[in-house]
Amino acid sequence: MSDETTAAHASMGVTPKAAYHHGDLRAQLIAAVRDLVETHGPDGFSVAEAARRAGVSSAAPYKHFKDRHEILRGVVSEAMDRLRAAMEEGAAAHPNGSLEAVAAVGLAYVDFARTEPGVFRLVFGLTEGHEKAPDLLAKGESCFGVVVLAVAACLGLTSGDPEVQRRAYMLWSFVHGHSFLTIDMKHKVASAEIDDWDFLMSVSRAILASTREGAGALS
Amino acid sequence: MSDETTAAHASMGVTPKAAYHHGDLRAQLIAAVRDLVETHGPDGFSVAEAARRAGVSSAAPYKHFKDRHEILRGVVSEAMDRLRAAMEEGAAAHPNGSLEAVAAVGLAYVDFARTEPGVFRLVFGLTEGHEKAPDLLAKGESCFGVVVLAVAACLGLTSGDPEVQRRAYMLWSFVHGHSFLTIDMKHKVASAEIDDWDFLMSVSRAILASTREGAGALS
DNA sequence: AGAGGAAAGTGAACGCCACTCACTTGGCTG
DNA sequence: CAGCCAAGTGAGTGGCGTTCACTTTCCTCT
Repeated sequence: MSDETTAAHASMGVTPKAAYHHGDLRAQLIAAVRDLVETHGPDGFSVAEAARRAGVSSAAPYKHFKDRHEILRGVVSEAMDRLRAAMEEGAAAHPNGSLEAVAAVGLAYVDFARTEPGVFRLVFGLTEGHEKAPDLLAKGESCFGVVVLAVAACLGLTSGDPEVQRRAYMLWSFVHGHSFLTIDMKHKVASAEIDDWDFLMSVSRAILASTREGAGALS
Repeated sequence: MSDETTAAHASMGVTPKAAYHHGDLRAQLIAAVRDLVETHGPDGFSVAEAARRAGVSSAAPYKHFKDRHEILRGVVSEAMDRLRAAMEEGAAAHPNGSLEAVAAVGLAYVDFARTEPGVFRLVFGLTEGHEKAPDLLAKGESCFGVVVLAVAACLGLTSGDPEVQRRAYMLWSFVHGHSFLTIDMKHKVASAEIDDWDFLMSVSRAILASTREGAGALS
């Protein structure tokens, strides 16, 4: 059952052991919680149930996490790693600087939301402990960085260019909103008829094509 | 049906004895829950606390609502009414068919998210009882209808035109995503420097201007 | 190698909460 | 006025989050 890398205790670089006592409970708990969140929704999760699934007592999780929010943050952290990897993979599948690369980053985002709606909602619905989690903030910016990189390449500008930041944020807003709307009402609305790829390509074109021609710069 | 949101008689110091028995507990509970959701986040709400604030026993709410999800649905329903009203008000403040009217609808949306982030998150994060709430679905489409109307007027087409639906959905995705991103990380990112109005105008222009020459109609 | 110590896990306990049930209360109608 | 029924009560049940005192297991130090 080899699964999650136990690179948990990264800081202070001591005791990089995998299984101290019994199996590495931390990773198992995160996996259990991810599953629970996915099947029963972000609310339908309980520390007790997660512990039960991992085969330990209901007090055991507190040896690895301060409280339930920290467990959720663990799930979110792991999910964001996967999300960023998927986005980078999407970009890499197309010529650098192409519109397709930009759209592919967005598609990876939407696909993630579609396949793991519960976790996706969790990632962006987290409100508790936001202040105590600079790593999540960093990972979020890292994800945004993938978009920025693709946009910069497409526009032929540097990543730091404010125009790049602006366009990237626009695109991110689109993709983010589309993802949420998609998983919220999966059964109806025009989004059902929409092909993601066409949609993303259209939007990317609309946003990235109107460069310089005064569409975005002046009022 | 029954939609008596009896919001009246709530001015002076509440006086628990005044509305002891036959007060409009339902509306008071919804107000209390809205407040709790706003201050303590969507999770930090409890039926018991809401009942406490309304000055009734913890069992009283169950005379008006089946379970806690139904209370939340009540809050959401009320919030969606206000959201739609704000959107319509925004559109009405500008010439019909103007780009400004479209942007104003979006601005109302973003403003709502900014002023009531907790409730906003609740509205679009609701997963339980989705099947048992056709009225919420209807209200959601009603909100979307406001966008469609403004877009149709701007493009000079009918509301039923698929191109209108498509553009409206694009705009909605953007506004929705921007709203979420705004309230999620209020302290950092480029969004902080962004003026909502300029941003919305830019996007509306980018989306509604590219009508000609197959930018979006290539499907 | 064996003592010490800390990490990892246990079970019981506390308080809060969602929800139910048998019951009172009080305004309304026939 | 009888009585009915909506509206509210209080106690009770079961679950959950969290803590605490404890045991067990394994690593390290001399």
